Amino acid sequence: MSLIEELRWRGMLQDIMPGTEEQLKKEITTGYIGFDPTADSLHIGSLVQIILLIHLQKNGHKPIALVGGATGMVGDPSGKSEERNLLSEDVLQHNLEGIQRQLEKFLDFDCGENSAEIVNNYDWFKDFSFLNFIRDVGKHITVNYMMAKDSVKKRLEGETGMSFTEFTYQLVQGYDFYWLYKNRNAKLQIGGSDQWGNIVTGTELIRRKDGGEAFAFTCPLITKADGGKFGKTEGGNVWLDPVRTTPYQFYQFWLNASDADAEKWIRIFTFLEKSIIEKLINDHAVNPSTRILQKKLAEEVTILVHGKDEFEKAVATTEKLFANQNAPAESLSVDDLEAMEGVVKIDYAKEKLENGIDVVAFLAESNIFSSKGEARKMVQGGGISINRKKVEGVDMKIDTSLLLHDKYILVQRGKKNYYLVKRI
RNA sequence: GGGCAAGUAGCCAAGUGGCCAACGGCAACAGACUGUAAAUCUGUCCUCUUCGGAGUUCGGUGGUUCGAAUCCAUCCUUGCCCA
Repeated sequence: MSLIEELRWRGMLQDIMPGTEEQLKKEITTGYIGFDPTADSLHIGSLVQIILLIHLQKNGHKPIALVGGATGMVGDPSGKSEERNLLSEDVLQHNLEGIQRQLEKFLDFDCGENSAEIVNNYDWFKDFSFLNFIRDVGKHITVNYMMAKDSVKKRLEGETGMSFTEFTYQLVQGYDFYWLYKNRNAKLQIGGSDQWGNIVTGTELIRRKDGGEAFAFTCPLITKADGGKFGKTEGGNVWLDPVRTTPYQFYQFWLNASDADAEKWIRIFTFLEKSIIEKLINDHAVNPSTRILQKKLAEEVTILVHGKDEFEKAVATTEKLFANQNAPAESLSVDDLEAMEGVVKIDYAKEKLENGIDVVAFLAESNIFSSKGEARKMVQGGGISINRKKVEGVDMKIDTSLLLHDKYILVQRGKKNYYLVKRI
């Protein structure tokens, strides 16, 4: 199956430039994707782009990951209704390093002709003067052309407007493509569908400036069936960095996918074959309560990002916390509790427990809640359980008699957020 | 430089002198139901609280008034039109 056919059935193909498929069949093609250095870690939104590069490399082509040291300084207006804040150089540098480290885990950088590469567009922009830029690049693209882009049009119609800096963004990104075309023989750019306009500016630049031909395709933006934002949880973004999002939380995110989402996502985020995925979807439909689909999805993605060991720990923790939901907390052994990787662990002074303390004060002081008022509201709303028993009222007292194994208190906020408080 | 319009909580948006911590919607968090789903219904949703309240908000500053998100002045930001 060709790369394009493969991506098509996986639902990862939005727009494609004519001739792209032929080009990929003709020769080993160098393709690239840009990554925005808005944070020092990638999140699962960018995981899609990484997976696209992996697919590219698996098909024998050469992937380049471009980190946007230069473009990150400008800010892409695509999909944004307001002017973006500029990042400082220090922050940018820090972010670039973090992102680079993560990318290195996913691609093969030593496999001969189609070894992956990482480039930073700051390298070819840092000595490019403004005057030279407008002479060499700006001259080839008309303002009329640039204004016709959706990302620009939307902002011109809206009431926020856009600065010249952001307006220029597509030229800057377009030049990336041109530079890689000239210097790395890159003939293909891939991106999210919101990047289509920017990408086309690149191919246009290559054509007008050099008479060359370049290709591109985009991947649809990942959505949730209920219309919510993809990749968000109670705690915010789902990151690839295990410090920001523990492997357990990461695993949980995928496990919690709705049926409709799981069907779509398993095609996109795993490398399982078509027949296997179809069988999983069928099996799942027969007996949805076992959630085969979510489990397989979570397994595959967690292993891809964090490795097998971390995946197994995440499953172990999950089983302890969820498999016997009704089992009393007392049935968990010291080892069970200690081994809960990824659950938030909190130390708490034992003197306070010996004297006994209000639940509300306890929840606030252990930083499970940031204030007593918040904690009180949650308790009143029935959202707090201690050692798997719902806290019935705000007048409950916490003392040493609640300690499991004379050491731990297991607090639940809602059904899924666990905190292990340890007496010290 | 001139004219017009706008700026309200995470977002959208109502309010045009006291009844305003500010209608409504979205998002978010929690409860019920369930499969640790989805859909639905319910509660919470500026901050703190001994749950009685207390404190700080409506672009910034200064003023009028017993009392201002609401009136006046001035400044800032944005959009549209003119030069």
